[in-house]
Amino acid sequence: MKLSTKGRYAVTAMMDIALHEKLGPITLADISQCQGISLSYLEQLFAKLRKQGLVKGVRGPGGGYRLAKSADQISVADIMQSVDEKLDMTKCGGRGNCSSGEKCLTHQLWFALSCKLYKFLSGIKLDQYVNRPEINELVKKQDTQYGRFLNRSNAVV
Amino acid sequence: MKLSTKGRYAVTAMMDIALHEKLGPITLADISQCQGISLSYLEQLFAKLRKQGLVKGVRGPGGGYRLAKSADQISVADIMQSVDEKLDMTKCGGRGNCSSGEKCLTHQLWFALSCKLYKFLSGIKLDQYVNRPEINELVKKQDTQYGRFLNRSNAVV
DNA sequence: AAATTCCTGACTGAAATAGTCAGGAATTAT
DNA sequence: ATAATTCCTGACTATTTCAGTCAGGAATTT
Repeated sequence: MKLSTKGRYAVTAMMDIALHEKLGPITLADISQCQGISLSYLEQLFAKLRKQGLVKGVRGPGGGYRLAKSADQISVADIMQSVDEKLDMTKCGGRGNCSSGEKCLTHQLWFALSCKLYKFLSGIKLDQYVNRPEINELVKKQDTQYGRFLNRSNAVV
Repeated sequence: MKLSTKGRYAVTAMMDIALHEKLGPITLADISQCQGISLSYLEQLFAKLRKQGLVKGVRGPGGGYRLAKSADQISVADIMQSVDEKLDMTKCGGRGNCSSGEKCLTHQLWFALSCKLYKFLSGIKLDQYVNRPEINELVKKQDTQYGRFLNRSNAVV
């Protein structure tokens, strides 16, 4: 597998959107500032998320990104796979020809691990975090800290 | 986290040693040829495994590497951590200060995942594979294919 | 003494990660 | 209409990691 910061960035950004969805589209500039991720890098990641049908872009002032499906239908595994974090850890991609046509010594090990990981990550949907009180407190803090959504009718601050 | 081929190489090599331990020290040249890993790269990996006290090197003709502990005391997690595959996936290293002193939005997610992964990988010890019939068949095939251990008193072929 | 094997360190190429930059396209607000 | 905002695209750069190479030295056995 490849679990780098890339996948974490993507998941964090998606969670940020899910947590603010009721406020309308969220701009990448906003996420960039608030989560400390480079704007251009976010744009690259969101190009992939868009292609996978996880988000929809809305252009123009007041635009931004919103989820393309409801938050209970987007799993962490979906997000990570969209940005190229392959969850399969076997050398052969599950084909079982890793060592000159045969399964290699550790094939079963990685195969089992991949399955467990996938099961775990695909079981976690975005909506599981939206309504947790401790998460919401964190979000509020971040929002006020960065003066987020001040120009909106339903501003937080 | 970072689960690349590096960790897989290390685990595969260690498993190779564990499976042949009764034959005495196993040379890296042997593992290199049989598992298709560059010799020099193996030497780098084994330098780390040695430092972590997982293997012992034996110099001179007839030398090689052997396990420093018994196979039931070496877990896959031990091996992967030795070669720098950090299993912790949180941004902050578990400290909880990932987002300007606070836990970031996804802290709990990565923390939970890291725990699951660690639990899974540290539960798998090398000896679990030594006596599996399907593994032993594979090992035999590999050994004959590469003419391994032909010059030993207890040769396989 | 010679052969074998570990052991060390420095170096290199390729890929992935992360970020930068410049500019265009769609939309909204003035 | 014009300006502002935001997505969107592609090319480019820097850094790090992965993986491998190379050269040579140290310990041990034959």
